[in-house]
Amino acid sequence: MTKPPTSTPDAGSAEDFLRLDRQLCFSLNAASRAFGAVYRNLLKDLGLTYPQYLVMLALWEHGELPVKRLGELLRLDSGTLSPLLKRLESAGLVRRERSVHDERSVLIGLTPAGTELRGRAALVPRRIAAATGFDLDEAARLRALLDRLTLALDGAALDGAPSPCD
Amino acid sequence: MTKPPTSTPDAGSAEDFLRLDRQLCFSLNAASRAFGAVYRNLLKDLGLTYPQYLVMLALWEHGELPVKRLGELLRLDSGTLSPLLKRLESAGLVRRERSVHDERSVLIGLTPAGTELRGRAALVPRRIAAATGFDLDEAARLRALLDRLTLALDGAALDGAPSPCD
DNA sequence: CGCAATTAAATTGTGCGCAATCTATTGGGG
DNA sequence: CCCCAATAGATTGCGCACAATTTAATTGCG
Repeated sequence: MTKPPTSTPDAGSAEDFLRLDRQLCFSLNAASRAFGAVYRNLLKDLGLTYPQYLVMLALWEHGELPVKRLGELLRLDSGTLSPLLKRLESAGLVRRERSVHDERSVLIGLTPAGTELRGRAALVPRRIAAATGFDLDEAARLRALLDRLTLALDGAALDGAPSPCD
Repeated sequence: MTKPPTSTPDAGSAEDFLRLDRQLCFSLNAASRAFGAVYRNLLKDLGLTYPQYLVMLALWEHGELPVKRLGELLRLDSGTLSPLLKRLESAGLVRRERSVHDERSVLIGLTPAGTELRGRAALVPRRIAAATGFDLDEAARLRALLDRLTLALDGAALDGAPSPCD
């Protein structure tokens, strides 16, 4: 009744696909936000948000990094990073200085307080792992699926409209 | 070599866990945002954002709904829904009216334009499915994993700090 | 060298997500 | 009947994500 029968043979389950509980992206978003809530709880003692925590992770792992590289690692652009880094700077955790070799580039480094914070953050991953209820294997498999999905979606996002098959 | 087997039972892979590329949440966020980009492309013709599209899906499926119920279906609170619905209203897609039986409640209904939009949205799920590169089985399995994860995380979010095992 | 194209960040504007607060209606108990 | 707790939405404030624009430094090409 609500579905005028399109003649295309594979159009059958349009109704089905439109159902919220059938949609991958919805489950993905829900999981992402549930994760956010758990991280928010764990990170509020450190005074960090989750994206800020990611920046700190990158700096703890790699040391001083230009904003550009940080953006590549975290998939974030300057529109997101600039104000975020400014907040981390005014929290006393990072230092921002123009690169000597390329004055366009801004290098982000850790302050002593930022370096020290690593110790207090050491417990976070374990608690997160516990909260997921997944063992390492399951988590790895899920990550692999998600990374494959991201790759496919990134590829699909490049072509705006061109769908030769329609 | 990145993971020396330390003898302490819980200190072992702290380094490992802190690595960005080991973190489930990071992959999850990346996938979620990659999805967002694809939806943005597909939905811009309809003049919808992804959350707005979710609201429309819910309305197409269930008809008129109170804001409260909409929030339960989409896991969104009034702080998010109120302005979003106002934008949908000013776009002429939904109607907002106080419930007769309970004047606290606001019922969201479709306008003719909102109802009509369903036809133009019918192609979206199929294109999304194509963009993921997943077949129905894989997508269902991934959804199941994600839903289980969300459930576990929701449970963990309830207890703020109490971790008796640490 | 000098000037155009490129690149790195920052800025602006919009919308989502969430916490905290506020307002108005409802319903229950003294 | 009146007051108070509970409930539904709306509002405010902050931070993130992203598009589009701007500024400044660098590179490259004639």
